[in-house]
Amino acid sequence: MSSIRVLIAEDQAMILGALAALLAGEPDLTVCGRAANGREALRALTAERPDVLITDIEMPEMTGLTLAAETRTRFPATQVVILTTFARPGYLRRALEAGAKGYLLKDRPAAELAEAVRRVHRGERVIDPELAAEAWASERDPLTERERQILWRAGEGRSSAEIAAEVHLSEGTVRNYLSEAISKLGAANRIEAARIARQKGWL
Amino acid sequence: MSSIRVLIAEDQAMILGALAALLAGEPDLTVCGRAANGREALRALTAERPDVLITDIEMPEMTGLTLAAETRTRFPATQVVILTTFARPGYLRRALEAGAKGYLLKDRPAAELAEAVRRVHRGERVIDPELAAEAWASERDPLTERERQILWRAGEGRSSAEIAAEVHLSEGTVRNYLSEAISKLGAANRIEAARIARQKGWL
DNA sequence: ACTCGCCCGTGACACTTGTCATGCCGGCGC
DNA sequence: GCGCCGGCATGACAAGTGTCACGGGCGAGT
Repeated sequence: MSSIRVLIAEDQAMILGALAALLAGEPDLTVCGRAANGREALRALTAERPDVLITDIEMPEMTGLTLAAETRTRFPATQVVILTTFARPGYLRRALEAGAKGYLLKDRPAAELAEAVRRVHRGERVIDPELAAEAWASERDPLTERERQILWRAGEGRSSAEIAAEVHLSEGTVRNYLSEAISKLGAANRIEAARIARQKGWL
Repeated sequence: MSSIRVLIAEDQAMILGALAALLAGEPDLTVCGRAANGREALRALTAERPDVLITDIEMPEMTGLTLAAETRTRFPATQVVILTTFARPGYLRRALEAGAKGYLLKDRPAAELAEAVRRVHRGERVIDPELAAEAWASERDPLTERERQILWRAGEGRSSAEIAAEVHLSEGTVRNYLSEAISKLGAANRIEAARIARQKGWL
């Protein structure tokens, strides 16, 4: 009986090593590669053709979400498990749309990781239970592309005038979009709006 | 020859388990306890009296920095290593003031963790080299306690009037403090000021 | 005793921000 | 073709924000 071959992508080297050590303790799993970002992961996928890819979301070079989408089209035999800190419905939705089969939070017990790998390898889906419930109850991203673009800049501390110059719009229009975003999100001002959008994974 | 006894405090269960697995691979180290927050860590310290405590900074109940300070006074035989994501000079400074002997970033290679544990156990100091250099060049926290308190709330999206009510000050005074903080940090507005302060580890 | 720093407050002013009404254009569905 | 929606824009007003000048009190250090 051959073991399940796993590739891990995670930008924090120490966590990457620790996760590898964790899975090394499982007799039916083999860590066949490690990657520090999305680009490295693609190279390793080509070379190793692993059964399962475990990836973080927020990484430099290429996020785990785009990596998941790439993997589905170019390496359909490899199942993807997202492993992240963020319990954001927006992230979960995007992960599933990108073809990920698993979505696991870093605050779950360590034993669940190996179990999740086995289950997606058997063709099952593994979604963090709490998050799954919340995602169903939670509304989807109400922001337009423009609103997102402008709200993001506002969240960085830029003024309406600065944003207007950056995106080639009039200052009044920028304030319009912000006003729209604020009311859609039920916030009191641009700061709170940015905070809410970030927290839901819409920014 | 007896092995070094290590206690790990980290709020993300999976990372906690993975770090334990990582250190379990070292023959001269023994993981004698695990804690999901500062309070649990104190209980484990009392029960186990480990040689070395590895702790994250941002944890619920009690941060790693206050945990480090408590450890120095109540369990002086235990050396503390801070293990965190954040390369913030302010955090490093506070960690050293709290008596920590090591400050390691989660993006260092996994092998450095065990090595750091051995070195602090021998009485050496272990500071992330890049961060040490940066910390020396970087100025220290210019904010007063009041300014920090108010700037933090402003960063959450609260208005001056709301903050005034929360901290029992007049609205004008709140705007005064914010104005002070903004100018100290060289920011253009409260949002940017909060961002800068957060990034430097002053909030 | 005196100064200095932090704390607390006021009032006034200029500027930024949030809202609303209103309008124009282009694409999409029916 | 018509309505609707998203994007783009303007002007005007109210509310919120940032700055400045000024005042008072308290505790620590010289």
